[in-house]
Amino acid sequence: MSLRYALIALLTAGPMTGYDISRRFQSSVGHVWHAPDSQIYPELRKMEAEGLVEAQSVDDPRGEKRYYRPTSAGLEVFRAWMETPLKYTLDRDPAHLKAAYFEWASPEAAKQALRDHIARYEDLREQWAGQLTAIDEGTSDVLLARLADKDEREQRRIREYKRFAYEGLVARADAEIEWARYGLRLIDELNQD
Amino acid sequence: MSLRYALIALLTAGPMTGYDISRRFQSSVGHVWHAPDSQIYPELRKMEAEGLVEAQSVDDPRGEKRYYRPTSAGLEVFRAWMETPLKYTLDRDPAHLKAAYFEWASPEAAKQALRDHIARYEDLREQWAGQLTAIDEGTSDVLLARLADKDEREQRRIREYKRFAYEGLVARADAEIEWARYGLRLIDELNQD
DNA sequence: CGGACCATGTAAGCGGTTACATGATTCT
DNA sequence: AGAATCATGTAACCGCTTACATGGTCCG
Repeated sequence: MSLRYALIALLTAGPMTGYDISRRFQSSVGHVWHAPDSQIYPELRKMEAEGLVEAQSVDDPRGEKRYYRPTSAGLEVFRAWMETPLKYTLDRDPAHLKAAYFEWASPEAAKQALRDHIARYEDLREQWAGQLTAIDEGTSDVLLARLADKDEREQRRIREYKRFAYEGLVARADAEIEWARYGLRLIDELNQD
Repeated sequence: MSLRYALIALLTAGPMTGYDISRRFQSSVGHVWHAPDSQIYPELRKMEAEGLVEAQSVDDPRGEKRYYRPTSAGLEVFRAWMETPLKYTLDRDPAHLKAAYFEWASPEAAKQALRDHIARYEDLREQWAGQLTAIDEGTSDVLLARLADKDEREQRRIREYKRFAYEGLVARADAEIEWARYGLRLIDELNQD
């Protein structure tokens, strides 16, 4: 149920179409939250019906564009969500599940799984670190829109919280990579003659 | 779709009832994979219908017990899964999403969110570390059943892979705790007058 | 002129959650 | 006597994935 909060969070930076959101869910914010078009458009419609966002239709040659913005009711539920404790879901981790049973795989398959793990987190690490530099260098248009009309102290708060979130993700990526590298050495050690 | 593989993985240690599995999904293996009763029983039935597991009914005073064991076909699909690359799903991380937008929360709510994060991962860390000591001290009956009839080298492989998986999880917990502790300091710093 | 991009969706299905249902046995 | 444990499920719902559908515009 966090999708709608992710949507409002994004929309607090300024009005956007479903398409804009979709693209951002594949890049910037997408590295914290992702959803496909097929989920975004209906959810925005539902939120509109519930009065959490309002849309302004603009006639565009390529079709009707609907710019969404959060309503005050929408901002209210977002703030309420921010004040509410998260409920953490239980663990379900295919990569670690597999690793726990590597004795059932060939050493080569086990190593390949870890190499994939490394490749995956190196990729994510790069994207998350990219967000950090975008924050520092002010090359993110969403962030710039968000910082406009804020005083210096509030700007700093916003920037530091974003940094904080992405730093955590970078650290996680580093930990996953280190773990998988250790695993590669372990597999070699356990399977040498 | 990993549930069935988690089930077969568990059953490779020896025959078990749905209830046995359910309990283990709340303790030992449950720290890598979890599922509720309402998912386990139907899934076992489905797998039985597909010939991946077979059940032996035992008449018990408290009701009929059904002991499941993997069939050779079941072991085959499990091995095939072990050899197949995982498809990683895209990111959806409520805790980091929230952290990225902490400027919308009161400093106290933000701090509480991080304290909850710490409490959650301290709890998990304890359970994962507990699995490590159970592996080292041989106090896990599932693991002991798994090690029976294996030669020394294979026993070592099994034990080391389990250690490896849980070590990764403990490291992850440490990273999450450290991140959240840093966040607590950051919030204080950003909100002092 | 064809392919990438802009723009908005529908439909089927699945994995997972939450709540409910039932009944016996062992423990305190 | 009541609570916890053993034991096996059903039913409704929901968030998400995958695949499909449509049509216009910009760029090389």
